Amino acid sequence: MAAVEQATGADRAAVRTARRILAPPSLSQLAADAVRAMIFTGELRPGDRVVENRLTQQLGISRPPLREALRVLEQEGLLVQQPRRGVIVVPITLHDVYEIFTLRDQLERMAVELGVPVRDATRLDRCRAALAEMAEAARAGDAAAVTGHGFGFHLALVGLAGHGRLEEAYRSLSSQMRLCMGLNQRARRDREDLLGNVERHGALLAAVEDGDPATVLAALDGHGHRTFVLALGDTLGGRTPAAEAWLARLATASSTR
Amino acid sequence: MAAVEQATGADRAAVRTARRILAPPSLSQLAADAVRAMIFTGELRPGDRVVENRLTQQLGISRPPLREALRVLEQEGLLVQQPRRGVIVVPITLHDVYEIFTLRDQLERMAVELGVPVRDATRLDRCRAALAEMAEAARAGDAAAVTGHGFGFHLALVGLAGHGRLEEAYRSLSSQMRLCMGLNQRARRDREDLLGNVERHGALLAAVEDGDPATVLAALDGHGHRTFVLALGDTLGGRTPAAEAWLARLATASSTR
DNA sequence: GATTGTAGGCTTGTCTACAAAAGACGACGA
DNA sequence: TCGTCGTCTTTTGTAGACAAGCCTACAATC
Repeated sequence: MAAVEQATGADRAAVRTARRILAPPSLSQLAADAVRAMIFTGELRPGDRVVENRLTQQLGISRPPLREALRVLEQEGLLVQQPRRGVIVVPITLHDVYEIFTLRDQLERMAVELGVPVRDATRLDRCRAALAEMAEAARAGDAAAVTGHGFGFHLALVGLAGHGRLEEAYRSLSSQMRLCMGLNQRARRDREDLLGNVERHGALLAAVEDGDPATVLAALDGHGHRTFVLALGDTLGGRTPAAEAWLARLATASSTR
Repeated sequence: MAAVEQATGADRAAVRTARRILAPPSLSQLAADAVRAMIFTGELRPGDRVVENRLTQQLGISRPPLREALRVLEQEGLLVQQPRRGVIVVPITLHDVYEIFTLRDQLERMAVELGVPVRDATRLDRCRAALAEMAEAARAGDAAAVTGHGFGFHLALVGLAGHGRLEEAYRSLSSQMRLCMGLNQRARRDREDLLGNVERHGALLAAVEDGDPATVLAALDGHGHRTFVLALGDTLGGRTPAAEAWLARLATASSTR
């Protein structure tokens, strides 16, 4: 029995994927995906209460699988539980934004350093596929899809490192970041920049294919969401000294873009 | 309602702590802690099946809260679920060890860079408390407690950064690391070194109080678990190129300790 | 008029029970 | 003796129901 488990990390990832293909989606998984989507689309906003009964009849499932899904999302950092009072979508403070962006950045850098002279060429396919989907969505004018596939592209980029736990942590932070992006209404700004957005990601991929980590890191540095954060910065509470300092550094460095 | 949530990250952490004090641990929490402990003590070993029915009657709870606990532990990286086949304790491969140790190291370095000229002096108390408990356990000759509080010390060290998400990710990796340490039986080696172990951590704390990040990082570098990993390295499957390379680098650098 | 006590509704936490699917074991046939 | 098929057990996935706790609104009293 245990012999089956003597697989490499890559194999296990494959198994996990295979599992999802041929073994259909437990209701918990489905529910988790559904609630996650509701958070991303802004149907559920930070601070909103998530009432179990309402969701069960909304999703057509019973409470146990829903509760399991909520636990998963809680671990993912999208929900917080207040004992006996229910769960709410995480309220985002400036300090939270600081945490999310700094850690995500660090993980991305680590991934690039680990994975950029790409060993396994097949891994690049994932990046290319994500980029292609981005481009298609941009042509269709679907801004939500563009940002969604944009996150997928970055995730694929991190996946180049072949480091499952790194990727998982990155995925979690990306989720929280998407939650943040629902906060400001100036998604319009991104919409008019759809093609430029795709182009920037394409340049990133080219740098990766080129094989020089430094180039990729430089591209990532100018790739950040400075404008987004700066626009958001003033509207949030929870202004920690560390977060303020980070914001200030970001503001002074924003001249490059 | 939302006004209550306009709290800083620090405040939210405080609320979370307060919550635990006056709000009785849910059965899920208790179950998660219990199963985690079973994994740490080696009662459950990597690859072991975790049967729900057995655990429910063992813990005296019903399945729903147990299942929620299992989901949490799954997110934590201690369990994996095989749909329709049950959950097992994660089988550890060499690649997994590589992932765990490299990512943990990276997070720890980030924490030191962020937090080492310590801003909030009260945060040091947590480190000092953990160290004191370590020392006490060492005097009592309780090896398990020493390693346990050792992990607590490192966690407190990471906590100096005031970066909740960083700390959470680190905690998760520490859990997986403790799982790994159940793999080799030469815990004896550590036992005879109990006091030396405490002393090393004390030196680390001194470096932190000194306020120079570079010193702390240097201390951490020599603080690793090289001998542990090297002893473990040969016995594991899942030998990825990346993992092999990492192991080789570790072996050549191990002359310092 | 303000404050405190109380009752009601609502939400969560937990349990028991049922159904379906996968794996294991044994028997039968080649 | 080996392979295959069928049944049987085990285990998970899911549903519904019950009990306990919290919040809110109303009323009575100071």
